[in-house]
Amino acid sequence: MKNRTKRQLAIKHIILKGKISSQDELLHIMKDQGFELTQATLSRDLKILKVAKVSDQALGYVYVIPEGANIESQRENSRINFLADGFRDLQFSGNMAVMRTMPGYASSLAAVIDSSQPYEVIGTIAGDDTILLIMREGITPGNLINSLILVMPTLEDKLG
Amino acid sequence: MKNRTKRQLAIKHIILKGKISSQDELLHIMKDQGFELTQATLSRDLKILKVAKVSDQALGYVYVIPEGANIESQRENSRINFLADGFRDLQFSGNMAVMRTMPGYASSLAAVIDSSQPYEVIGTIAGDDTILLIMREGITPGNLINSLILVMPTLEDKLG
DNA sequence: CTTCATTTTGAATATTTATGCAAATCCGAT
DNA sequence: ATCGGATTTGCATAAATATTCAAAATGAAG
Repeated sequence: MKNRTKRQLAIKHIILKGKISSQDELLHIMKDQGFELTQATLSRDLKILKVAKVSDQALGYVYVIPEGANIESQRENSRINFLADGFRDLQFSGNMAVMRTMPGYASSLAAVIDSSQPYEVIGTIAGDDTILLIMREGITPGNLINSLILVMPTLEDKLG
Repeated sequence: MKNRTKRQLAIKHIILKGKISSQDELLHIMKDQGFELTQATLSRDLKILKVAKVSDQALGYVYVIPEGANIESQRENSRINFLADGFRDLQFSGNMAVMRTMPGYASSLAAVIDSSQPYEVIGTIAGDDTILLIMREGITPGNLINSLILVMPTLEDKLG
């Protein structure tokens, strides 16, 4: 798995789990986990992950992953992995990508993608076993694949 | 009403309405509205209001009021307004526009658009929560937005 | 009205976060 | 492996935001 993706998944996980109140704090946790990075990279990652900082009674400020921009919570996670298993293949044409799935999986899978609102995708339309993804202008197939892996980590195996 | 409260309501209103991307920007708007305050006070107000700053692909960062306590506009409940309330967002790529809606709204909303036959749109395809609009050649995003507002006036709030 | 306690505010500043830019790394095509 | 272009990163720093501290405003009670 690519380093950047792995790192961002770790960040997401840490933020969902603990109450983090500054990038420096997060930076130290990441370093403890063996990642090498600087605050600058963290700032960019948080931007990409759409992480927000809000005031919190107890700790002053905490980072949160706002509704919608997020998926997860362990339970969701297994559901997502289950759905990701329905993935068949992904092909590109112009600014569109077509994802094929096992019968019946398309709409649920599309819903997962939609709900995480990846920047790279401006919308999806799902049938029964096919999803049409409209890519934002300027987005490459590689970009899209990356963002899909962020949403559904187990796709990594099938896409890498 | 106390001054502080009035000010904070104004802040909330401004943030709900426009895309604000820094406290300085907000500060100027507040001053234009006749409030006297400094960035320090603004920072405290935003903390109290639990306003968060999140990345936004268009403007870099925007302030948002996360969730909850959001009693908005008592709108007329005509059918169209009701449907328009299902609108989520609208994005463009090439000659296509993708409108995302709340689950289940897409086909009804698309029907409303179809039935008014706007010149700008040569056709629509709707799923459950997404509508693909094919725009006539030469039509700009702005043109399309205008025509949609003509069909559904209350969209103006969400598109402007 | 005066006094004392509490809350709110601004100025200055500390802290935190974002970004320009150059270097490093990654990737695909020879 | 080597080149060329694109992406990612760190460094340094700019920009943005939070907080300290003292002063001003507010309010409650005599």
